[in-house]
Amino acid sequence: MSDKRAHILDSAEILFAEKGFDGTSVRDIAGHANVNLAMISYYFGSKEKLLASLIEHRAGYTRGIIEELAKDESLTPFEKIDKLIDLYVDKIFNNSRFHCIVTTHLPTMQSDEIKGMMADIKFMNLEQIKKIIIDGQKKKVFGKVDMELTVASIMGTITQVTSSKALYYRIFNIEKSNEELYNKKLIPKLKTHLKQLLRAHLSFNHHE
Amino acid sequence: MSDKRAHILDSAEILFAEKGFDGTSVRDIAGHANVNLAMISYYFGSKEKLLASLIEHRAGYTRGIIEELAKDESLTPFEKIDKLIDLYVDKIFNNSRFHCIVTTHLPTMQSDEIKGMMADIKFMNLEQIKKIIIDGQKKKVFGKVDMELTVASIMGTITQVTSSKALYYRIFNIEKSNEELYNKKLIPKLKTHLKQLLRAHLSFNHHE
DNA sequence: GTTTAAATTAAACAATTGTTTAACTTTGTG
DNA sequence: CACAAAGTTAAACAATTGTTTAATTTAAAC
Repeated sequence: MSDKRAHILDSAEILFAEKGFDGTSVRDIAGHANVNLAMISYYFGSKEKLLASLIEHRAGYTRGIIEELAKDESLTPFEKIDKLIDLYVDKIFNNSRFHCIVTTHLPTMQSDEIKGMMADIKFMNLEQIKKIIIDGQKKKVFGKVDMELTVASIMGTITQVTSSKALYYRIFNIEKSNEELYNKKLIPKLKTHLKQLLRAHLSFNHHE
Repeated sequence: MSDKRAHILDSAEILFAEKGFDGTSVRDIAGHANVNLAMISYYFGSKEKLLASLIEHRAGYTRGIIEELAKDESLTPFEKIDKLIDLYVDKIFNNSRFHCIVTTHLPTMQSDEIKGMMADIKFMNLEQIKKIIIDGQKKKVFGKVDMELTVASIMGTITQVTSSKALYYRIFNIEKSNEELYNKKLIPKLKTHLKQLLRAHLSFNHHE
């Protein structure tokens, strides 16, 4: 991929995450990427196609990792859940800008193409996690739970935390600029909480 | 409140929920409310102040109900949690448009005033639920959990479900237009799931 | 009924938007 | 070098935006 093209995508990601799709003008992106305004139409066709390109560029990023995890026979179901949580949390915090776009900005988009891409990402996530849960149930390790809503709780918890950054800065008493400390404190807490939550929830016969 | 003022607020709520703040023009709102364009500036001052008025108008709507619940001495901690979940889920599905604005459109706003109002709403929710959990812990009914993240799981699950409407229509095999059926199927499922999830998570000594 | 304030209107305003154009460099190829 | 394609540019385009103005109508008070 051309240097300039990649540069535009990077700038778009930064600005979309920060100010949203509508809140970011093509001129903003061009300015941030230090390219001429017309180059964006030239490379991507339109602002919306630029966003679609960005999604496509990023979405395939970690695809496959979870597939492997689901197949892995050397792990117990609970170990798989723990590893899944580690993977998801790390993935999301490592791609926090893109995750911010997906969770807070894409849902507001009107475009059917974008909506379709979103639905696909969510559906894929859902199916992967479902496989792990079903496997645990077959092995009589997990009890009966609502699969879809269990996945919603996992994803929802992470999304809730990442989209309420300001709130958690306040709760943990961290200065706004100190993102490193924030992550260092929050990530282990979040992982522990999710593992504990799911361990209790998925345990076979946990409600006597 | 003047008829016209209320009418504008209603229209704004509908359109903001559907198309977002940036996606809705002042002319759209005026057209939908059947009032002259200038009336919006006349009544509210600006588009952004209109949004602030809407938030203020709606936010106080159910405030107080949860306060009462927290104080109620006749309920066991788990009964309180169950009732809290019923309250929240019902409240959110009954005000789905406003909830949609709060969860998917407000987080994208740049305005500091709006951000402040959002943070206040979240903080209030957090504090109310915390009270109930702490009470249950004092009575040795609930175990030790991360309070903030437990709340994040409750709110996050609900938000995840409501913001992925299209996905759940697909999962439950419901025609897109049949919202009544969708609610009738989803709401009980969601309530049951959350109660089960929290019962397992909060139980004292659930991890042996 | 006259006067004063509130309500309402159509029109204009200035700014910004995404996109296109047409001219120009640059680059690579024969 | 010559020539064609790709890359790059400043400028213009048409459309839409939120807000304001100045004029007019309605309502209320005296």
